[in-house]
Amino acid sequence: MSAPAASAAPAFFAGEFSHSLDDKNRLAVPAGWRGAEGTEFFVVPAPNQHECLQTFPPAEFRAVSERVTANAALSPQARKGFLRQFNSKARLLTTDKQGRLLLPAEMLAHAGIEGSVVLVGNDRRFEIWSPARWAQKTAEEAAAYQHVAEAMGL
Amino acid sequence: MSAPAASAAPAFFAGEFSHSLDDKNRLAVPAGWRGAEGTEFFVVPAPNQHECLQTFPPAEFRAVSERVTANAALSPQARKGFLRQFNSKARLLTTDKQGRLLLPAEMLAHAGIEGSVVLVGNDRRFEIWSPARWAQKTAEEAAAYQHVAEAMGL
DNA sequence: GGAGTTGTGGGGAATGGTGGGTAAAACTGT
DNA sequence: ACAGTTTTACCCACCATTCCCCACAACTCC
Repeated sequence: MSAPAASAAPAFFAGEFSHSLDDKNRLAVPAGWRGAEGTEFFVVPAPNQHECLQTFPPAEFRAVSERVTANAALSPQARKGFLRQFNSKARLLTTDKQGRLLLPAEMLAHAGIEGSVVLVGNDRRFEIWSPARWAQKTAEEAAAYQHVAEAMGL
Repeated sequence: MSAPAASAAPAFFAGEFSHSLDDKNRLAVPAGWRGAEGTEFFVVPAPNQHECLQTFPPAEFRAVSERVTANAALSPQARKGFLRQFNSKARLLTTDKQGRLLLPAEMLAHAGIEGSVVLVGNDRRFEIWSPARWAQKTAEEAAAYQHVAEAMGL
């Protein structure tokens, strides 16, 4: 592709990629997911129990904060508390020149990842799953998927 | 040659084409279906059982997501689950300079495709079928087709 | 009939994921 | 402040897959 230069298009992450973690805990970001928003990503352990790692391009990470700040339906305390926790749990990771992220050990532990992972595109962010947990999550969501698909005429 | 180079209308896919898959799993998109919305397509295995592969131009793919997001009749969990599965099962495929898509092996397996396919235009998307399954589906829908046609005075 | 388009096929170059070796940087304790 | 240890990042290399290019046959439209 031509040099993405600044920002480029609003990256849209789709698809599912099975990659491996080498013994240095490096994870190759799919090539198609790199240039779009740059080489930096915010990684946050999923808030809901022990699931996955959510990964945001910087612009989208900021957008989440702003969306919370602007949400009048939430109490000021809730917003303040969320933002502090959200920011504290996040890590800004930079890819090396081969497009790989070095994932902190605590994050891998949180997501139950060991050796290999599944990268799952999800709109403006993507998620990093342990293969086993992703399989389970897919099974859990299969019914909803089927149901909504039919309702939407797919 | 697509005379109206400018983006064209919201692509409307019609017709039925029998094409073959070469030994590299490349599928030629009908020439008339290329320029309309670009050279990139989102391909998703059909949610309902094992049927076909549904193919969307990027704009239409996004439109589906937005339609689900905006559908207040669905529960938040259902929407969230659907979107994650929908995005994950999708693959963004780009045609080569000859207008062919390289179809992933898992998708071919899902659709029971081997060697040759039928491309079926369907409104703002088109579908990729195994010839056998398409014949069966056509037979299944023959009665409904006849009935509705008569009801509509065709 | 001839010219251009379209579907099909295959060879060779380039890209992407993976692995490891080595140098620079950060943290540690004395 | 210094040396030793650990951590992080850059470099090169390998192999499979993918993409580009060229070529050919069938068909359509002048």
